[in-house]
Amino acid sequence: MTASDGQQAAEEKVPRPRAAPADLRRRQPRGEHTRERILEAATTEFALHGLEGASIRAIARRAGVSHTRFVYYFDSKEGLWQAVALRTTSGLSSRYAAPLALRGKIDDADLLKLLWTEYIRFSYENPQVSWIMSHLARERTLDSKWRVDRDIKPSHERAAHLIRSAQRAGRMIKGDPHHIHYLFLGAVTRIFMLRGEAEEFTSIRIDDPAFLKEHTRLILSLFFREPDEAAKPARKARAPKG
Amino acid sequence: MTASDGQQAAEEKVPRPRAAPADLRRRQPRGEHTRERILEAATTEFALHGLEGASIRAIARRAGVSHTRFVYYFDSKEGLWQAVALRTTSGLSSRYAAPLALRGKIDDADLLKLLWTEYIRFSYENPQVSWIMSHLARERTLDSKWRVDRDIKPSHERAAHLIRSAQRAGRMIKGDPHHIHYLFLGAVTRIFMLRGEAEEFTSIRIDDPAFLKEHTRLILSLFFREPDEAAKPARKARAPKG
DNA sequence: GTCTATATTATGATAGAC
DNA sequence: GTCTATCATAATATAGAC
Repeated sequence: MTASDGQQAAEEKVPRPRAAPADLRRRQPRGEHTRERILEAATTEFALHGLEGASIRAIARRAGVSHTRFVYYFDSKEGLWQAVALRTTSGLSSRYAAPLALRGKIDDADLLKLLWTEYIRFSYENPQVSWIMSHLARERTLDSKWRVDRDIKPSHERAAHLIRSAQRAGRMIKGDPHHIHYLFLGAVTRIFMLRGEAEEFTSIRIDDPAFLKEHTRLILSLFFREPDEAAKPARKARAPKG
Repeated sequence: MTASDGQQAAEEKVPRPRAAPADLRRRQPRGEHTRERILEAATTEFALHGLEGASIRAIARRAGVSHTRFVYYFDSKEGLWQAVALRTTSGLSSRYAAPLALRGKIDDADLLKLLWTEYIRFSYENPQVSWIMSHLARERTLDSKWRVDRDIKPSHERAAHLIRSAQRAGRMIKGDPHHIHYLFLGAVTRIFMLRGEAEEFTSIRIDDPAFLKEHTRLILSLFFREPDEAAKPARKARAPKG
C-alpha cells in the first residue's frame, strides 16, 4: 500500500498476539503507528521478494525499528505475512463495496464493468498489490488455508458469474468465464508488476494520470464488445439482439 | 524448462569459470549432464522462489548432487541465475527464428500472429518461464545489465513495430503499441503463473491439450480485429445467442 | 568431477533490561 | 513498547581429499 491512497476502511483484525488492555492501548497510540509502519514496510518487502525472499531484518530496517520489534505485533514472519495478505485483500474488497451495492439494480455487465474499473484503479494506486497477490497464489501452501481462500475464491466465482451474464447479453467475448477472468487479471497487472522495465524500455509513464484512464479504456475494450460499438450508425440501435 | 519440450538449439555460452580443456571435456560427458541437471533444477527453484528465495542447497537436492557442486560450473548463485536466465531467454529466441525468417514475405500482422502464437506455446510448454521472466524484470538490477537487456529490449521494439503495422492495416486494436504488448504478455502468462490456484479454484485443466488451442484463440481474438470477422454476412450471422 | 569438512555471514526467534 | 544481547539454524562459499 502506498501512502498515497486512501483505502483503509476495512482494516484487518489480525489476532494480536499479546494484546494490551484496551485502556492501555488508548494511552499509547504510538504502538499502532509502529505497527502500521511495520505493515507498510512488510508489504513493500514482501512484494519485492516474496515470503521467503524477504527478511524481517530488511523489513525492520525499512520501517526504522529494531528487527525484533515485529514479534510484539505479529507472532512470527508467517503472522506478518498473513497480516499483509489480509490487509491487501481487504483493501481491495472495500473498494468493491460501492459497486456491489448496486447489484440487481443495474445490468450484470455494467456491474462487472464497475468492478473491473475499481480493480484497475486499485492496482494502479497500490503497485505492490499485484506482486503480493501473485506470491500469495504460490506461497499459500503453508500451515493453513485461512481467510484468503475464503476471500479470493468467491471473488473468482462472482466474476465468472458476471462474465457469463455479460456473455448472454452479447456484451462480452466468448470463452470460459474463469479463463477470461485470468486473462483480465494478467492484462491489468503485468505492466504494473514490470513497471520499472516498462518505463525503462518504453515511453510509457505510469505516473501520468492519463495512463490510468487509457489503461482502463484499453482493458475494457479488450473484453467488452458493446453492440452499439460494432454498428454505431446513430447511437441507438443496440439492436443485434435478434 | 521441463524435460517434455524440445528447445535446445540456441544453448547458452555461459562463461565457464574453470573450463576443463576441450579434450578432457570430451572424455567426460557426465559433467555436461550434471551441469544440465543443475540448470534444470535451478530453473524450477528460481521460478518457484525467485532469485533470493531459492537456495542452492534446494537446487542441489533437486538435481541430486552435492550443494557445493555448482561452483564448478557456475561461479556463484548469481552466475547460476544468469545462466538460467540466459537459457530461458535464448530458448524463446530460438522459437522465434522460424517465423522471423518469413519477415518481408508475409504481412507484418501475420508475422506478429505467428510470433505471438510461438510465445504462447513456449509459455505453455515451459511453465517456469513466466516466473523467471518476471523475476528477471525486477532482479536484473545487480552487478551488470548483461545480455538479457540486449535480448528483451529489442524484442519489445520489434513487437511494437509489428503492432503498429497491424494497426495501420486495421487488423489490431488501437492504442500505444508498447502498452498493448504488455497487455498481451500479461494475458498470456498470468494463468500459467497462477496455475495452481487456477486449477484449484476452477475447472480449467491446463494439461489438457485443448487448453493451449483455446488459450491461443482467446488471446489472439482479444487483440486482433480481423476486418472479415466484423463484416461476415454470409457466415450465418453468429448472433449473440440469446 | 565429485565429495566431505569447514569458514563466515545472515536469518528467524527468544530473553530480559529499561 | 522498545531496545540490546544472544541462540540455533541455515545460508553462500571455500579448501582440500580422492
